[in-house]
Amino acid sequence: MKKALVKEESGELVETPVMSSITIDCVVFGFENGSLEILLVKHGRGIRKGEWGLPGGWIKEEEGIDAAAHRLLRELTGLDNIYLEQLKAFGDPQRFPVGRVITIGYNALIKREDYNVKAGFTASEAKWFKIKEIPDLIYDHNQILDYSLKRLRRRVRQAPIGFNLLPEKFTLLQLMQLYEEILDIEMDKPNFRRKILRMKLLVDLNEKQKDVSHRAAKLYQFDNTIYQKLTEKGFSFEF
Amino acid sequence: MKKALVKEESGELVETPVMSSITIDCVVFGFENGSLEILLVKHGRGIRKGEWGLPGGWIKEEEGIDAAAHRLLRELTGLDNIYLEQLKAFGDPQRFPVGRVITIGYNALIKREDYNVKAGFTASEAKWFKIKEIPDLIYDHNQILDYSLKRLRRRVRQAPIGFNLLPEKFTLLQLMQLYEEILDIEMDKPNFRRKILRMKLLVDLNEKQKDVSHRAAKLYQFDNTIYQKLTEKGFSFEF
DNA sequence: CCAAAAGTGTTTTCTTTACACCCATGT
DNA sequence: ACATGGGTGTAAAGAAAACACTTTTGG
Repeated sequence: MKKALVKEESGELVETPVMSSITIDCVVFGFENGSLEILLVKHGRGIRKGEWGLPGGWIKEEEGIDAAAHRLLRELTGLDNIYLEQLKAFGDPQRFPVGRVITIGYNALIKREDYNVKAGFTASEAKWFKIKEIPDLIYDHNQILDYSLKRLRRRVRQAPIGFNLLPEKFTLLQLMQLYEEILDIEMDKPNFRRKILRMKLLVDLNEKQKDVSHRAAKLYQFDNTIYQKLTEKGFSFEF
Repeated sequence: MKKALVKEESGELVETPVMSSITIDCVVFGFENGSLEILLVKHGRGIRKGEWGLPGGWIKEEEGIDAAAHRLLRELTGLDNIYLEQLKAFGDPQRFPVGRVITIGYNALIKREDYNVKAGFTASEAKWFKIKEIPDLIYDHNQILDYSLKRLRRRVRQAPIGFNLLPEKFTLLQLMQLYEEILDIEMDKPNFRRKILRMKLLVDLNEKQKDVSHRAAKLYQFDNTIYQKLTEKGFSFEF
């Protein structure tokens, strides 16, 4: 049975039985200063030492795959309850040079503010890259990223998942700019407002921005229970 | 290294190196007499002998996963070039009672007429089940099927893939009934006509139905190259 | 007062939905 | 003639797109 070093809650590295020939790779998205970014890690070992790649790792023998992805992300970011979606399995026989390994891709959406608070203590070298400035990555990670981005662009239009990239409280303009950045399009502010408000998906917090050098905007919040109720009534989110 | 019996082109069973702990399971959809159906196989071995399950199998050591799915479906149906979409990996540690096995799910869409022509020679016991009359399946196959159906319903609205379930030449009513059956809704005939024709996705064959006891309908064909061209121009299929 | 973003109003166009109705063909 | 599905027309309601304009606030 294959074993690998797995980081425990305590931070210790422990030899643990893991599934052979299957790994997980995560595309971690963040949104800051109007830019969509992903989190890459510098590879510590092997021929491709020093090159950047997607964060990932092995699956423990008795662990579900979503659970494994959550664990790996906790190790990397210090965050729990990250929004995750499995992409699919990538299994080109040549994708990994050392042997046959299939990897399961995930999209993770996180709030940059949370990351900035929690992440200090990570030992591994990790860095955010703007989506338009991604370097050559190890193995097939550029392909996985391409697929991941396509999927994100599709998903963001058919389900209200973009909110996972924004602070808890946000303005309508922030939300619109998130859409503009992800979909790489320009939108009309008045029309966007009306469309999103018409859905009655957002909670008006009766609060306003502070410390902005222009008229302060109202703050809104996304409420998943409202979305669930609307969905039951036949509502379907569409952009 | 794990080995398993794999059926070769010749029909022979040969001991072949396969990936350990990873399998493939396929949800094969067909459409006949207005009903959406899936193809199940009777399990030949183990405690659950005699029960129905999704067709599937092992991945050869040097074989891509899409290629493995195609091979398994060729063995089962005699058909090449089946329309395939990977769903995702299913990896609950308890899903498979004998040991830890992750399975990769696929949706396959086939034309029943092709199957009926080619399939006679299969040894394994396979049977079509109406989507509303699916029995209890082995392992987590009911869960995989649930996911598969949800995905099919989503995909069929955002890409022109339904055609893979219809004969090469079809009438607009057949197409509409396919949508009605998959999405489990009722549609308005005149409006459906206009909507689909407006997309200019279908080739009018200038041919008519024969042997029908009512006014014969025009036959149409889906042309993927037309769809590609429209897509490049920014067209996006939506239902 | 100006810049910058917030927010409202309005008009035009395109889609969607609902439904009435005529057409062609085999029995 | 009538049943069955094929196919066209149209009017009302709703959504999307484009853009002009007013409001608030800090500097």
